[in-house]
Amino acid sequence: MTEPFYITTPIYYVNAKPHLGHAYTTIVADVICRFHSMQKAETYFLTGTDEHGDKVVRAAKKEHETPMVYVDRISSLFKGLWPELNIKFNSFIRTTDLAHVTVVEKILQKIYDSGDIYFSEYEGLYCYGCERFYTERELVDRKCPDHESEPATIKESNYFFKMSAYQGWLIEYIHNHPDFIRPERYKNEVLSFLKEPLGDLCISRPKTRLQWGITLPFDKNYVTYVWFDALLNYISGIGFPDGGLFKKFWPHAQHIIAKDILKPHGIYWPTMLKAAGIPIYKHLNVHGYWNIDQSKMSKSLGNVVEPLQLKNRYGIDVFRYFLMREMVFGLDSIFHIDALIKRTNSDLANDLGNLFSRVLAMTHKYFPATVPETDPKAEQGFQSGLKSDALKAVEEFEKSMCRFSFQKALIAIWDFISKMNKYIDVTAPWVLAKKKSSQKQLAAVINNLLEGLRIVSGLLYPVMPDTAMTMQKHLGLDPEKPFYHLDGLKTWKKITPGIVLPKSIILFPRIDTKKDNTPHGDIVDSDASISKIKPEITLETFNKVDLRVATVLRVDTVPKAKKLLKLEIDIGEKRTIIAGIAENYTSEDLVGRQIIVIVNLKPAKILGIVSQGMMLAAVEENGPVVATLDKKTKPGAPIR
RNA sequence: GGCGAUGUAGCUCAGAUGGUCAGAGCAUGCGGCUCAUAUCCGCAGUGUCCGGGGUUCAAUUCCCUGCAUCGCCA
Repeated sequence: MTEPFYITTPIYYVNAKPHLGHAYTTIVADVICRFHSMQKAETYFLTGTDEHGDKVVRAAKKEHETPMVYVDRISSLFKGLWPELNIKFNSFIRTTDLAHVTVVEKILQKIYDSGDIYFSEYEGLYCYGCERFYTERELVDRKCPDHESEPATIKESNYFFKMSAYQGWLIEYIHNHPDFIRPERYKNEVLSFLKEPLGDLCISRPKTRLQWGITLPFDKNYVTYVWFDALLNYISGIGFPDGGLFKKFWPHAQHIIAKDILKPHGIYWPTMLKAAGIPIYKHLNVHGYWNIDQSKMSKSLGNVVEPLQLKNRYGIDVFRYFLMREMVFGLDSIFHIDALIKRTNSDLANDLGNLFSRVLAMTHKYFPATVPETDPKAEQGFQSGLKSDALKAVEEFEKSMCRFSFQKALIAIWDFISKMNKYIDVTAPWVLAKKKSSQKQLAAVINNLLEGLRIVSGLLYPVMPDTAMTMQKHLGLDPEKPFYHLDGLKTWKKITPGIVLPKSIILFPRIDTKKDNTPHGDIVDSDASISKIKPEITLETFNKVDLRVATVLRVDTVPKAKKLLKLEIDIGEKRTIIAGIAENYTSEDLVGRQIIVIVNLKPAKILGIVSQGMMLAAVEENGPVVATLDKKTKPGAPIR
């Protein structure tokens, strides 16, 4: 029996809606968890939300809600999203859960009793946005580099965890467990940080400043600092200290995080566990960022690719495949819709989908929609190493998945898919079908192909569970059975002759790039329908724009310009403007109508004509739509 | 300022104690097949392997230095 497997995502902080980064981390956890079930391991998958702290209080206030109402709402957004992305977690923990609070109190008390928590006074520059103190040198222009606001000088007494006492131990531990933090670059990063003396960790906040947190069991004037609270979810979530789940799964715990929270997980957390006398987790798996255009996907920037929107538009398996195929675990990647479309069309539709479709179509065409019986003699020369290719694929897949090399695991599957396409070309079933004498060879070829597809569908299970199940169904197998067990995938000839197959289907429709010319901004947005909103401006800035009602007097085409029209307008005075609407509007459409014009825009010379303003029009996929007025209005009337 | 990573075909990236190590996929061009989602198979290119210097019989691969990008730390 394989050992149990326990995987966690970070608990997500509820000061923002779930974004692509959250989705990636959680999908990775789901994929790796499903992979371990391929090895017949008992698995446990924990995710949840982090709900205490200053930032939550302020986010709630902004929405005119109490913190509890607010965290309930946002937390449910996360909890509700995961099933949509086909993520099967076992438990969803919230730091406001009573059971969690109890564990935090218990651990705090324990470490306090053992003398590793002390009380001390501290003065410093504090940024409320970051929930942390800054040193003078870290500030830019005396301002917090993240929030661009001046931090406040705060003097307060707080409780500190003697993290420094465990520095030597931690360094040694990391050296003795080379794959404790992986990939290696992040191990090195932690070690290089540990070269400097480690400070102690402030673990409290006075209630005068913050009430939204877990009260320290030994001083009710203080609440627990969020990290000390949050990290403990990994054990409270599985019933620390006495629960059966904890006993079974904790020894096999692995965490997945993005690189921005490396320090708390690589340093705070192990030392906390050590101080509390709890065994250390097995592995910390660190991944990079999804960059969208230039800017990072960080919590503080509102740059978001909406996971649900991507799923709805392209399908969940396409989305999952793309994320897993495109990112090298540990490194940053760029999120490009173009790349997603390319991958869908070439890998999914052309290579896999078409293979599936052609094999099933042939089975229907050459046999009565049943898996043909094979004659071992006919196999001679018609196996062409397909069996060993399959086995190689499974082994390479397994090896890569164990190392979190999802990209390589998928490449291994696709190498095999490619071999199968080639196999069809070499054996040319349509030629075999023409001759009576080669019916047995034909049967062998089709049987081998169906067998190969069975293995592919099993291997796809962790990344594309829906597709895997659809394939099973159309191969006449039972998708409810654990068809994905690796030992079954390592066995050739499991498919039973005589099974009747349902009709062939298209697994992945091709995305027509000509039709799907949606600008990226459309996708990169937090709202389903609106394009990216520009940065905030003040009323003062807006008032600089002089908008006026204008009556169109005359419209002329502009020679040599397909898109341009020259408009004579009346805004109390006569003006000439150029507008790029010739493909959608004619003179008849416009003369006599009233439009809106920016009259103080710097004049521009276009094809020799000076344009003294710009008309307003909605920017639409099918061309501009001119903004007009509801009622007849005096030309020149200002618009605000 | 300190430390580290990365820089390879149009694009995304593999690669090796220094010597068939100049590669894959996509994109491009040409040829073939027709079972299939105008799909699949084959062939064909292009690269100063970031610049400069050094070690060596030999460096894209090792050393030094410079540039660019990124990360961590101060």
